[in-house]
Amino acid sequence: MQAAPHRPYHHGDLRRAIIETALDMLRTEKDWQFTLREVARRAGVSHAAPYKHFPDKTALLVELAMIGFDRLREALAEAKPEAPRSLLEEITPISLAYVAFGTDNPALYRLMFSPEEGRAVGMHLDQRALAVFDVVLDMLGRGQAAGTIRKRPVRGQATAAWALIHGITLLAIDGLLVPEKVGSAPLEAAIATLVDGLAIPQPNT
Amino acid sequence: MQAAPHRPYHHGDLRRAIIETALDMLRTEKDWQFTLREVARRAGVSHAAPYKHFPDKTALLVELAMIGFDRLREALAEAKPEAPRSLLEEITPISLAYVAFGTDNPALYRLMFSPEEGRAVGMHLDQRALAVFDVVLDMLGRGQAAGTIRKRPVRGQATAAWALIHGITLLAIDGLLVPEKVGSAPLEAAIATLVDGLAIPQPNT
DNA sequence: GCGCCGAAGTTATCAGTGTCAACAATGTAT
DNA sequence: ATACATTGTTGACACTGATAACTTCGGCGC
Repeated sequence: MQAAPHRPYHHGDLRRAIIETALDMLRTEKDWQFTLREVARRAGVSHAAPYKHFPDKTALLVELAMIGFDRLREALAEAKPEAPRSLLEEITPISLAYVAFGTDNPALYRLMFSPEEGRAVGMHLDQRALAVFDVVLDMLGRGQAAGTIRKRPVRGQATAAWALIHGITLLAIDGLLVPEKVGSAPLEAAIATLVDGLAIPQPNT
Repeated sequence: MQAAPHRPYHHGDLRRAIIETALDMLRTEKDWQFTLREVARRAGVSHAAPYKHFPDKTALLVELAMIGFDRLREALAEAKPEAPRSLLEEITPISLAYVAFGTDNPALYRLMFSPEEGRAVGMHLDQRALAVFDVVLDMLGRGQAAGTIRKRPVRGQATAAWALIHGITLLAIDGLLVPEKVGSAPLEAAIATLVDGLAIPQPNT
């Protein structure tokens, strides 16, 4: 039996292969404790090879988190309705897309908000991370201009929206939204409460 | 120079000493990656001693998380105003106490919501963890009875409150509430939006 | 008071990790 | 063809979680 085909000594695009392998493992290996050596093994190289492309493990984690922000922003852009007739019709698909992204990619989502060293390099002030927040900011700004949203500092309103959606995403990822505790449709209930808090109240509603 | 006084071979209360040492390190060592060996060293015993009191590292982490829930519930009970005149007056001190607990104990707070193996033993359905959620549930239930809160499924409303406060606590812990992004008083703004979403709207407010 | 057994300590070992140094195999530029 | 840089490799180190075997008592029964 012939030996398996072997990759030449120089991989050619190992940096991208490491990143893609890591993303794949984050998505598919449930409850995996991320290790650089395991990623290197899965990519078919030695344990020290990644150190030629990333200064250390944290640098790779930060890069993965950035890609997560990019993908989340794309998911939100795709979910945005074209002609919503109300704030509820506009915010609901975006919120559901956000939570779906988190629950479809729990390890990546946690990573986006947890690498401690990432804060040292100001990761969350990076444009790619801010872009997600800007989707919410833009929507609420336009709502205020249209007179459908309460006249309040829009950044405060965007923070409320972000905190609630971020919070419920994490609760969902952690399996905490059990029905005997939160009822049968916690996500919809939370979004409805958010919208009630943001929108100018209508009579008899 | 005399040798330092040495602890007798049998510690006498090592389980409690391990727990207290771990809690102390979680609070004081910024960005420390929790290790059982380091806790044992700090407690003055060998690296294998904790295994006589905890089956494994996760069991200790779960115990620490439970204590965190106990302390959070006590902090919320202490913050509860005695005669609030509005929902805002009632929910604000409790919310601020919740966020203060999280930002004063960031590593412990993260632990309370992240030990993956803890989910396997149903940690979050434990009475001690549920008690925190019950504080919110009870307050909203009484608000509905008093006619100050919108008539909605109360568990959904409690979930919205919990998600928002949990979310903003984590954003604060992670240092994401930077003013150029969220404005100058994001916490107050988020609580105000939450209250607007929960309370029955008053005319001309 | 003594002996025995179990609890709770210890030391040593194993398999894994992140990271670094030294070396090896090319790829590229001249 | 040669030299140098890039990008691989192997090996080592210090650390981790966990286990096994051994040691030191504490408690209990007689």
